[in-house]
Amino acid sequence: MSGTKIKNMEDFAAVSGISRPTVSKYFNDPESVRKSTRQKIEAALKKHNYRPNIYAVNQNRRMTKNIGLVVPNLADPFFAGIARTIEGLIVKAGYNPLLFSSHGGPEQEISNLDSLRSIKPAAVLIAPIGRMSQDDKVAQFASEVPTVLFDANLEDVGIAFFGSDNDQSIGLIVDYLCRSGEPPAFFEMKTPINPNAFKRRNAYITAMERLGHQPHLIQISGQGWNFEEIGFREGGRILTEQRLPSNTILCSNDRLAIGLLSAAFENGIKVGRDANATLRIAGHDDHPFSQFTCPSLTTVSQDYDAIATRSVETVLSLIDSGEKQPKQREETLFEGKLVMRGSA
Amino acid sequence: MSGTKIKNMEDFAAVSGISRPTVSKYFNDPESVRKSTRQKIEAALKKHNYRPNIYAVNQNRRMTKNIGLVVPNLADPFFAGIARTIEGLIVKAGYNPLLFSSHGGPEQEISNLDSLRSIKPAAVLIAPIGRMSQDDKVAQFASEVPTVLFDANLEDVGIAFFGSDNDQSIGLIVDYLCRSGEPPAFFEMKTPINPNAFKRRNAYITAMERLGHQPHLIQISGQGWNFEEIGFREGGRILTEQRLPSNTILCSNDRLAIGLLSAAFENGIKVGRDANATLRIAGHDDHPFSQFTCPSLTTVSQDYDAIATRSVETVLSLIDSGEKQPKQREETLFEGKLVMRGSA
DNA sequence: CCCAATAATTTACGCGCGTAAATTTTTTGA
DNA sequence: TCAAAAAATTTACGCGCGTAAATTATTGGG
Repeated sequence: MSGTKIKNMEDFAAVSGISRPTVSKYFNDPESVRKSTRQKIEAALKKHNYRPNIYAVNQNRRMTKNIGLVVPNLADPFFAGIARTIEGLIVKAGYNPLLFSSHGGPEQEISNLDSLRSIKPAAVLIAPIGRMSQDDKVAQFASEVPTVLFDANLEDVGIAFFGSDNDQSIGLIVDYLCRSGEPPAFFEMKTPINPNAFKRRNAYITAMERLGHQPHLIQISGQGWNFEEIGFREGGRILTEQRLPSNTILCSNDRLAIGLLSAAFENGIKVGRDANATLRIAGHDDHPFSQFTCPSLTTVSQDYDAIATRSVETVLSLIDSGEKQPKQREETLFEGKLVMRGSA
Repeated sequence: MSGTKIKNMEDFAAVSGISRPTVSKYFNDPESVRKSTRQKIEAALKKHNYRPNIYAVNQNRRMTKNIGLVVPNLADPFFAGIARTIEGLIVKAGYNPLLFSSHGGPEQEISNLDSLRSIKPAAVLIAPIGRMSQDDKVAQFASEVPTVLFDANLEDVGIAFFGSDNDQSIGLIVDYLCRSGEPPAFFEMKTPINPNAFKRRNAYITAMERLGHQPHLIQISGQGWNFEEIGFREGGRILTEQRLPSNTILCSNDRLAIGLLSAAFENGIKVGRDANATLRIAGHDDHPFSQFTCPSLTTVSQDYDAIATRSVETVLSLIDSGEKQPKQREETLFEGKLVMRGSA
């Protein structure tokens, strides 16, 4: 910080002894100017710590360096985790991530898209809320801004979708559960928010039939995103009613399983795979807290590193290509891995 | 969407039959124009869905409508929750919240402040990371931009601090635990990240001495933000070593308690307050997951609604006042409430 | 050493809007 | 009805930067 105040690029160009257009070029890409020029600018940068006004920059650039990221609910550690991974990848690529959470509400999701629109991002990554989502508005948005979907798919929306292969992952854990004990019943919400829930339900039925077992759906009521609460409340009910079709329960996701485990504990039901346990519970997702439940939760992990990486790569390559839409929409599902713990 | 394309405010003013400066005035404050004018503009707005370019707006306004929000770690549902509450309040006040997570890293925290600087926010709310924080840089930032601290205090930094009264809340639960059973030992990390941890340690010692009991600190090693993991690993160790100074353990925070509960379960130790239990465990914070642990966790809730509300109010009133600094720095601590559950 | 290639400079315009001053129109109240 | 107050309009400038075209300076290779 020297004496003279640097108010804008003009001033900064003056003190660095370089013309303003060249300085502008430098900030767009430091490698695009001659080494001696770069050094002069960087020397001045150390003395005056000037930074271009991002509002002026973004107003004039053909395209901003912003990439939007919308997740259904940041209060869910699963999405918090994947958001963090994606943010890191975006930063590493020299872009500026803008994070939005829809807090479980479709209105908020649309409102987030409106915010994003006004930010004029180079691209957007969205994990749509799902069933409640106003799909047409999301589709409309995706037709205006290069958009990649992840976690939950909307047919033909966006330039690509990356998610988990529910058929494979559910098949995996159904196989395991059948192999190691009674075939599981499927514990899920009657009217799930997330479209993956429907896929998992069907995957469960298919897997059971493939193995020659009768599928049993335990469909509980409940609204909103408090899955643990719902799993606890409704789980407690079905456990005390004593009419379980099986001593093994596969939950549609880990958060329901966490609630159910808690309900089992409250009711004095021993869960696990050892001899004195009377119930086995398994989940799906490998939620960050699943390893600390009592007992720890057997589940299937989603490859969200792959989902994050491929989503960002896809978006970046599209930006680089300069095109608005790729030749073809890509849809890639990643496989889950069995995570064997104490509960089943 | 009529035929003519609206590219800017000029175009929009034309189709709405109002002059551009008046339209500009409308967008700054719809109430500041005559009713008939407002109706004309809003009619045009419905047909053409124009929105001012935020980059141009922010470049020209004396002050942006942005309010920054920096939390230590969004992967922690506690911070995710308070962030959501604060975001809501900011939106309701007509400002635009920008959310940043430091992901537990002080470098990221500083980098977030740099991002915020370039966004030129009207004000910023920060929950500093704490011990590892580069306090001088945070202080420097707070001297440039109106800043309110919450959750963790840094002496004399920012215009105000809102947090929890650890003396009161720890006193509350120590009282309860002593009243209902053996006086607790205090389970904490040897080198905590969060400054609140130090306050809670001291509050514990004070409370124990006040009641005429000998304080016992169980200080475990471990780095980073995986508190559950650390609590589980180190908790397992102390539980198997069988040298607990008390059958009651008060944890510095719920996340450690969740790990410890899990370790107790793994080791077949019954936790709770009923006759056949051999260990009592309590936490602090009322973490979203604490009601689903086995048994559910007795803890102290922080009044984070109050923290969020007062933080935002303070920031808004400073903005309205037009001043950069208030007469005096405010420091308000809110009381916690005992949340009695199964574990103690 | 000179010429071609490369890079920097000069000059100029435009982005979309906030905002101020002077002027004209509309509203208000007695 | 009429003057004063309030609101809208016209005109004009500036914000800080990207970017393009024409020009000048620098570099590197033979």
